[in-house]
Amino acid sequence: MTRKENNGFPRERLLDEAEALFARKGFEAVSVREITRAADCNLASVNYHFGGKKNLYLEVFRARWLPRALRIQECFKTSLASHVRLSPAVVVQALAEAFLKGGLTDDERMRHSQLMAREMARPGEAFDMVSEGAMRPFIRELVDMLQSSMPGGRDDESLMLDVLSILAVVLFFNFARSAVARLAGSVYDSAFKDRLVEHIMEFALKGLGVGKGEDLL
Amino acid sequence: MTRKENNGFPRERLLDEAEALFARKGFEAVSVREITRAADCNLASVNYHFGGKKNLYLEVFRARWLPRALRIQECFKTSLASHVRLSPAVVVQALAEAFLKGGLTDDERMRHSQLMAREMARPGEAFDMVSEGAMRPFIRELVDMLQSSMPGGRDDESLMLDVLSILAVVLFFNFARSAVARLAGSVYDSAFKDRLVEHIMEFALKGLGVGKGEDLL
DNA sequence: GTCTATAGCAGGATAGAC
DNA sequence: GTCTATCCTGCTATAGAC
Repeated sequence: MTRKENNGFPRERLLDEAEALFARKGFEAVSVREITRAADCNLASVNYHFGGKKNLYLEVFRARWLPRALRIQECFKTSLASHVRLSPAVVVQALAEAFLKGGLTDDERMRHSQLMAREMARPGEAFDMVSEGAMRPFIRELVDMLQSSMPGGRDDESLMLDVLSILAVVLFFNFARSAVARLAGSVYDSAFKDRLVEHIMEFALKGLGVGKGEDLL
Repeated sequence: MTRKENNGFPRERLLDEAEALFARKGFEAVSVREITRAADCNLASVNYHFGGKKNLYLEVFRARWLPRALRIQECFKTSLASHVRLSPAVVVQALAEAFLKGGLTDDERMRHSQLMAREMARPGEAFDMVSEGAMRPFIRELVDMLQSSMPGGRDDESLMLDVLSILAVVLFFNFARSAVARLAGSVYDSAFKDRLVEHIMEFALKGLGVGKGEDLL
C-alpha cells in the first residue's frame, strides 16, 4: 500500500496510518513495522513519539477517535438547533443523519465504527475513553431529549435500549460494510449508501414507535 | 485459565478451546501455544490434526460455527411449525427467540455472535461459509416468509434491510455484551437478558411496522 | 529528531523419537 | 497419535551514532 504523501508531521502521519490499520485489522494484527512503513517513518519513531505500540493505540483514540465522536455530536446538535420544538422524529432524524452523513468522509465513518466496534466487542483501556468521553454522555442526552418529547412518557431504561439498538444498526451498516454489500448483492456505492440512510431512519423511527412524517419541520 | 477437564478427543478439545479463544480475542491475538495449553495438548497437535493455525480457524467455522447456525435455524422453524398462519409477528417472534434464547447456552450464543461479527467486520476465507452456508439462505427464507405474510406487500430489498437491521441488533447485544452492561449500568445477568429479549422483540416488530400483539397465536 | 543495528523474545511450523 | 526439541522468522523495544 503505497501512501498518498501525507504532508503532516511524522507524529501526525503515524497517528493517521495507525488509525487506519488498527481499524481495518485490529491491534494484534498490525505490526509497528507496518505502521512506520505506511507512515514513511523509521521503525524507532513509534517508540520515540509514543513510547510503544500500545500507547500509540491509546493515543489514536485520544487524538483521533474522540475528536471525531465530538464532531458527530456537534453535527447532531446543529441539526437540532434549527427546530423550535424537539419532537422524537426530529431527534431521530438528526441522530441518523449525524451518524450516517454528517461531517465525516465515508472512510472516516467506517474507521470510526470499526474502532468503536472493536472496543465494544472487547473493552480494553481505550474503552473508558469511548464510554465516558463520548458514548455515555451522548446516550444520556439522547434519552433525556426523547423522554421529554415523547407523548406517552416512557421509563429511561426502555428508552436507552432503544437508543442502543439504533446505534447498533448504524454501527453495523458501517463496520460490516463489505459483508452487507455481499449479502445484499449490491456494491456499497453512493446510491446504496443513500438507500441505507433512508432505511435506517425509517426503521429507527418506527422502532421507537413514532410515525415517520409526523412533525419533521 | 485452568480448564474444566474436557473429555473429548484431542481434536475435539482443540476445536472447542480454539473457538472460545478466537471468539474472545480474534485470530491474530491467539497463539497456537495458548490453544494447545488450554486444550491440554502438545504444541505439535494443531499441525498434526489441522495442518496449521489458519486451517484450525477455518475448521472451527466448519465444524462448530456452521452446525450451531443450523441449530438456530431449526429452532426457528420449530417455533413456526406450531402456527397455522405465518403472520409477520409470528415470524419475528420466532426469529428473536431463536437468536436470543433458542437451544444454545449463553456462552455459545456469545461465541457465535463474536465469531460472526469478526468475519463480517473483515470478511476472510471463513466468510464464504458464514455467508453461503447459513446467512444468505436464511435471510432469503425470512424475506420470502415476510413478503408473503405482509399485508401491504413490500419490495424484497426493503425487507432484506429490515432483516439485516434486526440481525444487527441481535448481534450487537450478544457480541458487545460487556460494553452494553457497562453503558446500561447493569450487570448482564439472567434478568437483564430477559429484559433484552423483550426489548428486541418489541423494537424489531415496531421497526417492521407491525403491531406487537396482533396475532401471535 | 532521525536513523541503523541489534538485543531479546514469541510466534508458527517441523523433524524425529517414542 | 503424541511428545520434545528445535528452526527460523518476525515481533517490540532499545542503544547509540549522526
